[in-house]
Amino acid sequence: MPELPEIETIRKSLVSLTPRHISDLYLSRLAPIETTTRQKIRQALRGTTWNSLKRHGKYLLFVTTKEVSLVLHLGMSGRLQFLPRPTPRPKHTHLEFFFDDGSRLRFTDARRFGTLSLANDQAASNAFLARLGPDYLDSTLRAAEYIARCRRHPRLSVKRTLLHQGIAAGLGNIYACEALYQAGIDPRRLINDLSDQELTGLLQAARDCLQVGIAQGGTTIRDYLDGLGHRGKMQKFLQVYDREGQTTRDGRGPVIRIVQQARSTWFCPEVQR
DNA sequence: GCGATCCTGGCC
DNA sequence: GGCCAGGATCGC
Repeated sequence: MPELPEIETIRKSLVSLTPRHISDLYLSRLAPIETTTRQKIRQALRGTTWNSLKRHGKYLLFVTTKEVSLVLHLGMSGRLQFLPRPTPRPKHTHLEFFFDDGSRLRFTDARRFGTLSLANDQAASNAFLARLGPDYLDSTLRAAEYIARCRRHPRLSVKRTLLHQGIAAGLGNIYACEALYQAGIDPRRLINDLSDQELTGLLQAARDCLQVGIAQGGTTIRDYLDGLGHRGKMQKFLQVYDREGQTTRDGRGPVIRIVQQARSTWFCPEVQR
């Protein structure tokens, strides 16, 4: 469920809790561990100090006193919650850090689309991170490079391009729809058919949408909460997402829903060409 | 490059 | 009961 603004909001809500010593941890049998073992994750984390929290695209990196970091992806239904005091462990809890002072950090994920993995200092050491393109909010990503990365996939629809984390990382369904609306681009068009100017505008629109999303603390439509349990407010500002049969929020035209790659795309044909 | 698929839960 | 969900991968 969470996209870059939600992950960044979670990161910000939790990073001020560091450093914290992880005296022990709980790892469920069904924890979505990929490319490593439960044993190695346990080994990497138990008895270390959690020093900081970083983000790349939709991935969170728990940096500890050891060389290895925990790399967490929340998938569709993942949630990370800080608990000042222990509470009964809900269904679908996959990971819990037990801190010295009795507080805990809990990762739950009903659908198990999330992943837990490990990385050392070189991002290339982690298969997930190695596949990612530059983060959409990385200021060193210039329009020319973004355009070049997009143009490696000339026959891909622009919607799918935005969701392709290997081209650039962080956009999901909500912010992809919103960026296309803001850029005035029909989601069905192919990269081949877009001008450099349109791609530059699209990058700018995507960045704008993501920044507003962060400023609003993310989008809470169903169940997203930050690390301290706060809801986001971005749902009040979405122009097209989940508005089938209504007008855009700014009233410029009707919103329709189509299906691309088995996922909904909402857009306004009067604004998006 | 497209569509199916992993999984659970909530809503109609 | 069927459909849908803030994601990403893996066959064809």
